[in-house]
This record gives sequence, C-alpha cells and structure tokens, in this order.
Amino acid sequence: MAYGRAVPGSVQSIERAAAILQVVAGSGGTLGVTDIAEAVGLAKTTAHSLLRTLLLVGFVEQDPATGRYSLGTALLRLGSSLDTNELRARASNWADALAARSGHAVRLATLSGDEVVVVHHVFRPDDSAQLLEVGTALPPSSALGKVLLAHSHPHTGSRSGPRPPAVAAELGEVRARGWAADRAEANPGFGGIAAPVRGAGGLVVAALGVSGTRSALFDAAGVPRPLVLSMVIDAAHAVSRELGAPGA
Amino acid sequence: MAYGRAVPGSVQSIERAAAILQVVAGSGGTLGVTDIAEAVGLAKTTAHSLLRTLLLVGFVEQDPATGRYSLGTALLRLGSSLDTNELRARASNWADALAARSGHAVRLATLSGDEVVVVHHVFRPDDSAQLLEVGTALPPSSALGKVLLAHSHPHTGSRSGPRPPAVAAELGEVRARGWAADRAEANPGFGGIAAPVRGAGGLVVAALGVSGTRSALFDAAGVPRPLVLSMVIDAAHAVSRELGAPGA
DNA sequence: GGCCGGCGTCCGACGATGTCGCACAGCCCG
DNA sequence: CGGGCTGTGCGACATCGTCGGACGCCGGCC
Repeated sequence: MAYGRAVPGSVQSIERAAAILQVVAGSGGTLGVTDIAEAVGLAKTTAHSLLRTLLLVGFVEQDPATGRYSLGTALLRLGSSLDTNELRARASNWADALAARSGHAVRLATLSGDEVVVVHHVFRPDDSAQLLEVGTALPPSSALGKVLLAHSHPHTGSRSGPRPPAVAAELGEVRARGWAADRAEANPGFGGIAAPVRGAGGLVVAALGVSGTRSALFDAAGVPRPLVLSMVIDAAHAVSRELGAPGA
Repeated sequence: MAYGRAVPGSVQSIERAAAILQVVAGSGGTLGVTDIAEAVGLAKTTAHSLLRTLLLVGFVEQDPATGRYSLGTALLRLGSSLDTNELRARASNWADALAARSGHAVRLATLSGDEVVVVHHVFRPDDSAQLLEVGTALPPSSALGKVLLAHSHPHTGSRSGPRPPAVAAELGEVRARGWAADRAEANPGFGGIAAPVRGAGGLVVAALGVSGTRSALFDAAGVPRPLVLSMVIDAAHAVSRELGAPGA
C-alpha cells in the first residue's frame, strides 16, 4: 500500500519521513534508497527527496562510499536528550501519586559522578514546614544512595578502590531484592525506602524513594512495612515503563 | 525570520518539523503551541498542524491537562535503537586495532534481553577460515557474557530468580577487577578475555573481548597473559571514552 | 460574578509545494 | 563489454500544506 495520507488533516510528508526513520532504525544498520522506498511503498524519487531533507536536518546519515543511509546523530541527540528534566517530567506524576498514597515525602535521585543528587522532590502531603532538596547531595548510606551505588561501578563512591566487603555485600543484597532501605541508623530521625528506575536500555538511571520516620516506614524489627514498600516498587516500575524499560 | 524553505529542493515541512523537535528538546521540559510557533517563526496554526502530525507519529507527546508538548517515546526509541549502530561505529576502529595488535579475533557484544549478542566481529588477522558471528548469541559462560551479566540485573540470565551463589560470586569478582575470562573449560578449544564498555552515563553498555586458544591467552596456571589483558582493557576504555563515559 | 486576554484548536481558501515519471551516470558482476 | 541495478537530477502538475479568521475554554483580575 502506497504511503499516502494515513489520517486526514495530517501532514503527509512528516508521516512519510517518520515511516522512513522507523524503517532505517529497524534495519539495524544501513539501507539504500530503493529498499527504503519499497519498505514504505513510495516511488524511489519520492523517498530520495524525503531522505535528502532528513540528511540535511541530520536525522539520517549517508555513507558516501556506498550511498546507504543510517540514523543520524541529530536524532541520537534528540533521543538521548532524556536528561534530568525529562526524567523529572516523566517521574513527577508518579512521584506525586506516591506521596499522596504513602503520606511520605518522595525524592528522585541520580548519580552525578560519585554524588547522589536529588533531582525531584515532592513534599510530604501535610502542613509541616519542609525544605526543598533538589540539587542537594545525599549520603551514600541513604536508601536512594544505596540503590544507585548498587547499580554502578564497584569503585563508585570509594576513591581508594573496591568497596569494603560489608558495603559490597549490602549493595549485592540491594541488587538482588530490587530495593534499599535506610533505617535511620547513620542519620537518626528519618529513614527511607528506595527502588531503581530503569531507562530504555534496561539500565538503572535513577532511584525513586520515600523518606519518613523510622516507625512510619519500618516495623519494630526493622522490616519495611509491606504496603509502603510495594508502593515504592510499583511507582519505580511505572516510571521505568514510561522511560521504555524492557520488562518493566 | 519565518521558517521558510532554508534550502531549495528540500521538503519544507520536514525541515520545520525537525526545527520544532529541536526547540522542544532544547526546552528541557514542555512547551505550548504558541511558544513553539514563535521559536520557529511560524504561524500558530501552522505549528499546530505540524505538531498534530508529530503527535500522531509519536515524536511528541501532549499533556492533556495543559496542552503542552514534549518529546515522544517513539523518538526516544529511535534514539536508543541507534545506540548499537553508534556503538559499532565508535568501536570498530579500536576493535580493528586490538585484533591487529593482539593477533586474536575480537568481538563486541551487548545484552538483548537475557541474550549475549555479538554486534561486531573482527576476524583474527591471519589466513584461516573464520565464521562471521554478528547476530549470534553467546553462552553466559563466555567472557563477553560474564562481563555483561556482571553489570546487569542479578536475575538476568536466570529465569528462576537469583543466580546460584557460585555464579554470583564469580560475577562479583568480574565487577571488582574489571575484566572476565573464559578459560575454555565449558567450551574446549577457544577461550576469551573481555572488558566492559561504558556509555555516557557511566553504565556498562557492551563488552569488548578477544577470543583465542587457551594457551595463547592464559599461562599454565590459567592466569591471563598480562600483555593481552592490558590490550583488551585499554581498547575497552578507549571505546568508553569515545562514548563519553566519565572517568574513562 | 463578569470581563478580558491568551491559549489550543478547527475550518477552508488558495498559492506553493511535494510527488513522481523519466532520464542519466556510475558501479558491479557475469 | 553489456546488462542490471543503484542513487540522483530535472521539471510538470495535481495535490497538499499554509495560515487568516474564528471559536471555545480557562485562568487571572477587578
């Protein structure tokens, strides 16, 4: 079927250009004009005209030796512009919902070098005075810190080489069970529970967690309250799905 | 300046759509139709018409509550599907050099779900008949497989849950020392040495390694020959630098 | 509560553009 | 050397994309 205007009122050449990009992406490598034209059902000269413009704007590249086309770096830059703001945009609804449902403050953090940095903060839904923590660095012993370090290079957070065995063991457990806890041992007053957020490639790109008093988050034995834990894991999975994480 | 046809013979609406995407990406969040129209110098209804099609093909998304636009997941998926091509392009020179210097075949692999898939293969630089392995899956016990599994979710490669303790321990060692070896125990004949390749976010996105006979890669005690090992690690680090990995 | 400004969206006229047939040069292979 | 296939350029013309005008909605202000 020729790639005509699939939807009335839509801009045909943008639909066609998008179809071409999907085909080139799906090829996993490079494709020639003739293959692309056949794949999207267009005349070869039509496909060539569209490719010429996609080449101009950097959405495709062309191997001068073979004449074949592949996806271009401008598209890569757009696709990977999922920077902190994008992460925040996708996470904010789920963070809001998590705060509302759990009654706790919610924070989203990423690694910046060796630092665990808060990139989004939803206040505890009550009238208490709170401090916005966006931009601040958290200690590695925080729940968010443990999640991010658990899914990072083993030397991250330890300038002198591998982590101490006890730390490495705990981070291994964090990886195994898919969440981390901070029972407010090192920082009396507030603890936290956090879970990993994965990106399109399946790798951990952030951590999402709640913070609250020890008694609100853990029972007397220090075990996370199951309802709060499942809310955190569910919210982190939901954000991962929005980021296109496989199997999330 | 109105966004007319910047280049004669180019498809104007594709140029305009690309400009809109750049503007939305550069905003770091969301933008309204009016802002986008002003930024690209078009009439509001023109910008709206283009955005409607970009919305249709998934290149932008619209917040139904506010009407504001952000980059869409179809575009983000295109960007991430480029990763393998980008990876191969950046790795191929170093892979060629590693093959030449080491005298061994070189392979680059990534994880695809639970599978270890070869995405680039440089033949051993001699006259022997060899088989191109791009696209094939390697066993988890291969050096490349160990590297990738070492830096993946602890359940990856094990459908029934966490990995057996011996496997988990070995993968922990792989993480700690930054390379993996396959001493041809499970697959007599050829062994391998591999190291992780990190992306811009610092996370492991691929593994680069050599394969050869056990005696060519290891001494009698099964210790990797230091020259070959350092060549592999250096080449993986060089590829990581090209991918913008921090500290590589 | 009413008014106003700005927003996103719809409609349709029409001028400009995108489409594509035709042709050509170059390359590869038998 | 010739045939087949490729990517690319040119130009006619039918179709499409552009955009002015209008409208409904919403939030802010008085």
